[in-house]
This record gives sequence, C-alpha cells and structure tokens, in this order.
Amino acid sequence: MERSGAVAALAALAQENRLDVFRLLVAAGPAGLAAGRLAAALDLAPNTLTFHFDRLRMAGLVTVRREGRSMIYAARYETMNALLAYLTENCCRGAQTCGPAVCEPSLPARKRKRETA
Amino acid sequence: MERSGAVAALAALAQENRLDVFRLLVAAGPAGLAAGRLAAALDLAPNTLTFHFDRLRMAGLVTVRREGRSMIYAARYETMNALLAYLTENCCRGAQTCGPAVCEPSLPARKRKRETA
DNA sequence: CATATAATTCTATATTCGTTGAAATATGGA
DNA sequence: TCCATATTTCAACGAATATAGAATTATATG
Repeated sequence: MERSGAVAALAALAQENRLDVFRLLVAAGPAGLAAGRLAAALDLAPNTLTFHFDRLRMAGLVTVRREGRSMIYAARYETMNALLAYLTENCCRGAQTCGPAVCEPSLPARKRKRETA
Repeated sequence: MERSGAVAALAALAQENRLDVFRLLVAAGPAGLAAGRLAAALDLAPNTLTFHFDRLRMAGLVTVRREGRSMIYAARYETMNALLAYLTENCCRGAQTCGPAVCEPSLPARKRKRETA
C-alpha cells in the first residue's frame, strides 16, 4: 500500500459512524451485513449510510453485493491488513518485536482445512 | 482507547503531510526531531507545520519539548499502539492468528536491559 | 400491473479542513 | 540592548465533509 491509499483508508475510518460500520462488518465476517440491518443497528438514515458506504468502498475497505432487495456490505480484510502493515512499517525496523498486525474474520474456524481442531 | 480517541487519532493521520510527519517521527525515535528539520524535510511552511503538529498533539500522537530555540517533536508510541489495538480488536476474536500489532522505536537496541544480544 | 420494500441519487447547507500571508512571541548571541 | 533565528498566532479563503429532505431506481409480491 502506498501513501495515498493509506490516507484514503485512514480518512474513511476517521469518522464515528463509519468506524462503527466497519467494526460491525469486521465482526460480521465475510458473510457481511445488509445495509438495512446496519441502518437499524446504528440508527442512521439510509441515505446517510449510503454516503458512508461509498467512502468505505472507495477506500477499498468494504465490498458490496446485491442479494434480493438488500445490498450486503462486507469488510475487506486485505485492505485493512495493508493499512496496518503501512502504519507499522517504520516501527522497530527489522526487529521481531513488532507483531504482523493482521486482521482476519472473527469466526473463521468452521469450514477451514482442519487446523487446531 | 475508546472510539472518540480512535477517531481523533485516525483523523490526525488521515492527511498526507501529517502522515509523513508522523512516520518521520516514528523513524526518528524518542529523540524526536526539531520542527525546522521537518519543515525542511517535507518542504512545508512553518506555520502550516504548526497547524499539523497541533492536530497530532491533540490526538495524543506526538509530544513537544523546547530545546533552545527549537521545538522538538516526538512520536507517542503508546497512543499509536492503543490505536492499533483498537483497530484489531474485532479481528479473529480470541485466536492467536492476530499479532499484537505494536509499534516501538526503530533503533531501540542500545540501552535496553540486555535481551536477544 | 400495482404496491411495498430496500437502497440510492440529487440538492442544499452548516461545519470543518488545509493553506497562505502578515504579525507576534521566545530564545540565543554580538 | 539590538538583531537574527525558530516557531507560533491570527485572519482569511476556497475546498471538502456530514447530514437532511425529496425524489428516484431496483427488486419482490399480491
């Protein structure tokens, strides 16, 4: 990730409602959540939410897919991890002290190629 | 760290010049850098830089101290790490897959209580 | 087709942001 | 004290941001 992409992602997350949206999507995992459900959960007007979704999407932090009448938004872990990598790039250069700082779905242990159980 | 603090830190970093400033400070370590040196390095007007320093300082991302005629700015790793922790909080809940995501000075291996060498 | 649901688009508006230029403050040295 | 250096403060301005209201598009169902 380069600087402009990092700034875009940071700006997208630098807003209370969007940060809430993104955290809910991260917690929701790859299945994502319908726009309406998020609107209800966060008590936001649907058009306001659309505005915020656009920001998140332009920053590459979420994806959308249509499912019937609903639009399902889901977190893009790849971008999130690239951002974390960019932010920690200048820290403890070369030392292993710094963890990889990765973000993965919260509830992945279902259909994975058997590991840890 | 709570949401408002995270938003403040994200907003502070969500600007090209400020992100550059912060990364240079992170790379510079606890010794920090004089405002003038950063102004020269980034080719920014001194008053513009003051504006950005204020944002970073209000977000708790940097500290200042006077040294002669110069103002020395330094990164606050503590806040940076709290932000990283907040961002990765909802990721792979409970799994060790996610690293600790910490940010420490780049060149610390000098006066530490002997470890790893 | 008519209607309800889900979400988006468009327009407007108050607020905040980033930069600039001029003036002011603080420190150190002759 | 006088002057240069280092940085901040103040005022102004165009640009971007976040929200709200009204109208529109898309999908499903009777």
